[in-house]
Amino acid sequence: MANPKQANIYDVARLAKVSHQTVSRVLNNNPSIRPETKTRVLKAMESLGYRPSLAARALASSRSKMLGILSSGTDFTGPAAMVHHMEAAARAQGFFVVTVGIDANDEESVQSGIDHLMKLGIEGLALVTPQLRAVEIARAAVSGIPVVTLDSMYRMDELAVSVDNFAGGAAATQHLIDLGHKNIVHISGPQGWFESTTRAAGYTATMLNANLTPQVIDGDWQMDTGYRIGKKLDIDSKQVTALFIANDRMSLGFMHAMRERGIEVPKRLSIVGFDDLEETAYSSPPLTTLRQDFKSLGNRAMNLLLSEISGTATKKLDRLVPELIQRSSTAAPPKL
Amino acid sequence: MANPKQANIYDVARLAKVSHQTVSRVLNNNPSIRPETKTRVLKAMESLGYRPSLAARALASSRSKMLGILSSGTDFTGPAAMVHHMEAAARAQGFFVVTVGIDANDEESVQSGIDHLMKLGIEGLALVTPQLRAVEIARAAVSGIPVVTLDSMYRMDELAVSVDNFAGGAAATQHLIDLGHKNIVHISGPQGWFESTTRAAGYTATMLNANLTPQVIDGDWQMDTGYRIGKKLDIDSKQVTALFIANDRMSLGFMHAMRERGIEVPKRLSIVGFDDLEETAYSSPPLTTLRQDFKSLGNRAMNLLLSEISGTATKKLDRLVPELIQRSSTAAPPKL
DNA sequence: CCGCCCAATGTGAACGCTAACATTACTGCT
DNA sequence: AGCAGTAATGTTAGCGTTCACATTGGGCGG
Repeated sequence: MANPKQANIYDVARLAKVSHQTVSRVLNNNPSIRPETKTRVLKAMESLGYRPSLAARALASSRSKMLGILSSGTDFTGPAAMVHHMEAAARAQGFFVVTVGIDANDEESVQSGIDHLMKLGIEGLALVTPQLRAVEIARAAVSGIPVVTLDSMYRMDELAVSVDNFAGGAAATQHLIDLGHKNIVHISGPQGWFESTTRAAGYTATMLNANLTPQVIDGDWQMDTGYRIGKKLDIDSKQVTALFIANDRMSLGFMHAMRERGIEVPKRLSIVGFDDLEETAYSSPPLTTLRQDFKSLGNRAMNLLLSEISGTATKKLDRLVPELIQRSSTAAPPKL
Repeated sequence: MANPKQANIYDVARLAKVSHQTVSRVLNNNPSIRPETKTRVLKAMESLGYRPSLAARALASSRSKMLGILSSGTDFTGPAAMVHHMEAAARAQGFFVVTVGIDANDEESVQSGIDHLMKLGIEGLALVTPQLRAVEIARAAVSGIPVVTLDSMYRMDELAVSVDNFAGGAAATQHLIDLGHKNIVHISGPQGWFESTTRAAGYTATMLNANLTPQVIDGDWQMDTGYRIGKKLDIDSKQVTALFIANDRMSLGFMHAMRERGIEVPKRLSIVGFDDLEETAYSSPPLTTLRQDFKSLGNRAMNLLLSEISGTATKKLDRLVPELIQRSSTAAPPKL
């Protein structure tokens, strides 16, 4: 079974009675090859258990078939799902994906992650790092290959796939306004994250547009932070009746605090989250939230990148609008 | 800034006035090189912006510095965390990790994932696929390189890192018994998963050992399944006072059902989960569960694999015992 | 029936590195 | 002084592809 040594194209060529170059042509689907010889070569490959050497091909052609993904927060559901689907999309086209997890707040870590990937000779890079600073560093450190950004800031001349966080923030806020709420507080994500600022902007714009006063509390995506803010938020004297919280994790933590304080959701307080984590459908009460389609996001990003690599690129930017999932954490405001 | 062409070792050699082989020696930290020449070479590299070509090195040395991870369920927290930490550990030693996500129930998918990795010429493979069948297929399809299994079945002659699920199941069950429960039901994971059967076995053994009757309901890890089982479980006529549920997701779904049915946890019913997902600390009530240290698991697995590759392997099996995290979903049984 | 062109295939070199062996220049020993 | 032995470096030959160009053999117009 196990041959003494892996066959190379010369072995195949000899067996098929052709030159090594003809074998190479078969390998690369060169059109100017007679079908008859092609099958002969294919048969020879088969019988020798031939496997082309990626390393040799990369060396000779200087195309490595390698892509890099730089990802922070690999342990969050969203990024993980995106990375997963990107890998699948790349593999479908014969590319290999090396994912490097980084701590996006540590510039050193970003830099060394990029270096690692550049050593490899990747042909394209995807950034699943919503932190603005990390994206800047990455874009600066890389040259000569296409870079696609997922769900982060973008410029018109760069590849990007993005959820329309502004529209999402606006939709969440509008939903609460439509229910009759006036005193709506926003708990944002951390500073320096693109999603944070854009969701908050959507919220603010919508509030102002309805002649209401925006009130933003800084958060950081963490469940625990939602909980702590929930524990001490002054709801009564400020007559707050609703919150738009920038992600589901914080929302879950916040609702836990409400439960402990005996504040009923949605009777006393309406809450809208963002992300549609699986568990939010099972929280108490089930959370109204905005759904992002991570699968589609990942697929589109990868296809953008691959088409840029192959030179068939047609557009630079792809944008998805999140969908409002209405559950039972939102209702009309109480009479105060 | 951007040089017309990437420098190679000959360019470096010329500049440093040595032979290309000396450059190669510097690259590989060969001890028999004078410190003086070494610095000279390094300086030359620096000034040329030299980057070694992985492809060429791989071709010449037939060592690719590539590792593969075959992972199912990349969107679950546990596997994602393990993969993340494995990547970090590998990178620290200069290895590149290509992660391939598969559908472990689809043999075709497993096979093609492996093929993909083998094409690459990986030097080692890690299986983060707890489904028994997938591991079998993978082990069969790979030859000549070390394979490490995470958290799945293992044989003495193969590399594996595993959580002691039996001990975990036993600990969960014993905890409930110690509280005074007698009628303890287990909701298991799906058939064909190693974790399922082992946790269930730990439960069963502990029950029998205490002269109690084990009762197992088949689950499948899904939150929704926990919910549905919770909705229709006959608790009263069977006088069930406690459940050990094989993972946290199902536990969360189950507790949601209890809330809807007005059954109080832990007053009427105690529940122990497994995994210690972050959100279980914020569920209502916070869940007593067993914690697995995914970071440590990932690190140990990778180190096992790397030491096997470098021939310095010392042991084959590494085992971690999960820790019981006691929160408020468990209490003494009610008087019935 | 000659020469031209194109389709199909072959030839040699290059890609950038490591492996194996060869060479040099000291050191120290007799 | 002469020679072995060793530390430091050099030389040559692959590794398995692709690339650029060379060669072959019909088919066809004149």
